[in-house]
Amino acid sequence: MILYQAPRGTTDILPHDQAYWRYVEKEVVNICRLYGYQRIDTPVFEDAGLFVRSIGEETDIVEKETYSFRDRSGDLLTLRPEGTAPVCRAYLEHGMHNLPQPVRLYYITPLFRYERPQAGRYRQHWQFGFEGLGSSDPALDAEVINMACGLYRHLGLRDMVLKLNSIGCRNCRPQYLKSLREYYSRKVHLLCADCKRRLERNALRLLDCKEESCFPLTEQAPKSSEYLCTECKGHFDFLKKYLVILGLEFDLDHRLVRGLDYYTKTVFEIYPPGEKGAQSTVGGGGRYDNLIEEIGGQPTPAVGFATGMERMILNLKRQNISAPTLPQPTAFVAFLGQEAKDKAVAYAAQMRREGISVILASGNRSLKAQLRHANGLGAACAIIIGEEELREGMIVWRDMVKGEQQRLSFEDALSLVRSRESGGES
RNA sequence: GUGAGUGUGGCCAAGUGGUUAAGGCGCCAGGUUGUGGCCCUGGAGAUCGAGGGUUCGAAUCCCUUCACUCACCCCA
Repeated sequence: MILYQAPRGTTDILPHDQAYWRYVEKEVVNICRLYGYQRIDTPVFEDAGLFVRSIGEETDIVEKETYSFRDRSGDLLTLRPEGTAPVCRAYLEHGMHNLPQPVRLYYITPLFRYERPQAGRYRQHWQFGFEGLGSSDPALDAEVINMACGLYRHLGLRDMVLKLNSIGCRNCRPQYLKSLREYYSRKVHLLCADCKRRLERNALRLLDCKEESCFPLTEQAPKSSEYLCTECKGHFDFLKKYLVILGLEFDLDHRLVRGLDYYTKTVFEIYPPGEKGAQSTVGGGGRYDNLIEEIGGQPTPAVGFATGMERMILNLKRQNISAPTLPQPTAFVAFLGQEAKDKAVAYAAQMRREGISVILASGNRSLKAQLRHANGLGAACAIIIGEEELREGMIVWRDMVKGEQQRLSFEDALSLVRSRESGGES
C-alpha cells in the first residue's frame, strides 16, 4: 500500500517527459535572446498583500485560489499565483526605473492556485512569461504579441488563434462600465445567478459568461472598443497597424476581458485550433499601465504575456509534435570478475575526466545481463573488460549500433570514442 | 464549490457472485564455456483503493469513504 502520493493537482515530471520540458525551455530561452529579454527569478512566496493589491480583491484568484499562510513570525505570505506582480515588485525594489526604459524581463517559474485539477490545469503549474516595463509605446505591445506567437511557431504549433481587444484606461473605462451596467440592468431578469453577482461586483466579466442564457446578451452588449478615449483608441489603432506590419492575424473579440484587475488598454489571448472548453487558453497577456503605481511606484506603463508550460506541452502532444531526444550515455563499461571491476572503476573515472558520459555496470552480473542493460540505456558503445583483456592490458570495444567489436588498448579505445563523439555531432 | 466517470501487481488490462485472480509490456534469470537488440523458457511482483454490509461463498451486489480522471466556475 502506498503511503504517500503527490498532493492533488501536482505532478512529477518524470525522465521520459523531460525531453518536452527541455525542448520548450530551450525555445523559450531562445526567443528571449532574440528579443533581448533578460531572465529574472523572484521568490516562490511573497507578502500576501502584493497579490491582493495587484490582482484585485474581487478576483477568483485572490478570493479562493491562493495558498496563503502565516510563517513563524506571523507574517502573512502567499505562494505566488501569477508572475507579473512579483516582477513589478522587483522592478520597484531594485530601482530599475533608473535603467534604460523599457526594461525587458522574463521568467520561468512554478505558480500555485488552489483549484480542482483537470487536463492542462494544476495546483502547481509552470509559466513562462515576459514583461516590458517602462514604455507605453504600442510597438512594445506588438513586440510582446509577436514574441508570443513566435514562440508557438518555433515550437511547431500550428493554427494558433490570436484574440485581441482593448478595455480602455481609467479615464475611459468608467464611462464604458456605466453603459455596460445600464445595458445589463435592463436585462437582469435574463441573467444567470453568477452574472447577477458579476453585475454588482465586476461588470466586465459579464461579457465572459458562457451560460447559454447569457451568451446572446453579450453579443448585443456595448463594446469597450467603442468607448475608448482618444489616447486609448490611438494606441489600439497603432497596435493593430503594427500587427499587420508583422503579418500577424488576429481576431478582434469584444468579449475578451482578462481575469486580473490590473489590465488596461491591450488584452489578448492565444488559443489552440478547434478550441474546446473555456480553459483551453495556452497563453495570454496585456498592458497594465497602473499596476506599478498601484503597488507604490511612479506611474510606469508596462505590457506582458504569460503562457503555461504544461499547456504548451499538451498541445505539442495533441499536434503530434515530438521533442528532440535528450542525450544518452556514450559508453557502458562492463566487466567480469572483481579484478576487472577494479579496472572498470578506474577506466570509467578516467573517461569522465575526458568528458565522456559513462555508465558503469552495477553488481556482479553476467556479461549478457550487463549488455542487455547497456542496450536498454541506449549506450553508443560498450567497453568490456574480462580476465583475458586484463591479462593482456586490453579491452573489448563494442559498437552497440553496428554490433561490431574489436580488441584495443584502453588508450586507443578512448581516442576512438572521442573521434566518434565529435564526428557524430556534425 | 458543482456535476459525471473510473479505481485489479511498476504500466496496460481480462474477469460482472463459486475451486490456486487470465494475458501483454516492463523487470530479473536462463536458452552450456565471457556478449545486447529478435525469438523461446522460467521467475519475482496483487491483502482486486480503503472500511463496513448482504451471502454458504464477492474483485464481482449494497452502503460509506478516499483517490484519480474529465467537465463547469475561473484561469496558463
